[in-house]
Amino acid sequence: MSNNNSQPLRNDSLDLFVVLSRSYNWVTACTNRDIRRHGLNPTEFGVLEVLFHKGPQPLQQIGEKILISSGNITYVVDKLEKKQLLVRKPCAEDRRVIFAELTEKGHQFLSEIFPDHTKAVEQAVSGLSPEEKQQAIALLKKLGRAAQEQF
Amino acid sequence: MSNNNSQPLRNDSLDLFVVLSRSYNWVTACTNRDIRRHGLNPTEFGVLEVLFHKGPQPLQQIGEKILISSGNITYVVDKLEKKQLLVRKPCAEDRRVIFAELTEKGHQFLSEIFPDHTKAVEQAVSGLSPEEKQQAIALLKKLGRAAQEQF
DNA sequence: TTTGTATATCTTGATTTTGAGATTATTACA
DNA sequence: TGTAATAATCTCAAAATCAAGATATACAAA
Repeated sequence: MSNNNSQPLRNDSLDLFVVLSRSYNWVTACTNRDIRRHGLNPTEFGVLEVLFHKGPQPLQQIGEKILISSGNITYVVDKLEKKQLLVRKPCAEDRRVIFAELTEKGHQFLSEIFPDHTKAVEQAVSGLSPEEKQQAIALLKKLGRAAQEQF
Repeated sequence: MSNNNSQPLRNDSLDLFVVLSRSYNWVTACTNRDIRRHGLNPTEFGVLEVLFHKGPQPLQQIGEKILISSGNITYVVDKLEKKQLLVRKPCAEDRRVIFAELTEKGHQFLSEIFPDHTKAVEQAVSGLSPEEKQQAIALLKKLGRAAQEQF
């Protein structure tokens, strides 16, 4: 028998799931607090960050990258456009597609807040040494890839 | 110089953060799909799961465990009470406190769906071997604990 | 060309979540 | 005792999110 002792029955997978959730929640709690300090919510920041690092993107691809619904993308991009941090640009080749592109103001804003955000992330994950970070990255990549294939 | 080559400047911490987010999102996408199959949303399931494993709990402590606001706890517990999966029980010693407790129906329901949920979690994290799971658990515990202290 | 299928965005209504403040109860202490 | 500070729950309005369907476009096949 593999479990004829008095210990509650342990399950690696459930343990991992719980620890992953807790860890993610606390780490994002730290980074989200930083994001809100700058007057954005995490979704808004996610959209801007994609544009900042990847350049202008079709709305749909932004949604795929940060995992939000198409309705939500429209809503969030509307808000960011009102704040004049980005503009919509219809695509000439495919008129179904609309790109979002940072405005000058948007680009400057992200340039200003991104160093702070980087620091917040570094603080949030400062519990691991550089070697441990590399190990964690490798394991989480493998874990995430498999889960995605499951889905 | 630590970065005088042509590679884009890499940052372990940002990488780890991105990989953690992706991994968590895909894993929970798998488990949430299972939860919705049973007619619950993830928050409702979270509440029931706490009660199932820890027994009757004050509303506030449930909220702390699954990280939702007090307003949301009231809302979700209302819904679960309407579904007759739990009942509110005022605390005799401290009349500010209200316990939530699974009904017979609620307990039976969880007993039925929990094996499925366990399988869904196992599937979701099946990308790692048992040894890798143990490594990941240790690293994520350390990471999460430090982030929580940051907060 | 036409027809059908697929794709991208937007609209709408419903659901979920939050945050601030109200209410009620407890506790500490002047 | 009375009073202030703290705590737990609830209320309410606003914000955020999603799901389904509408609209417009693209593309392939007949």
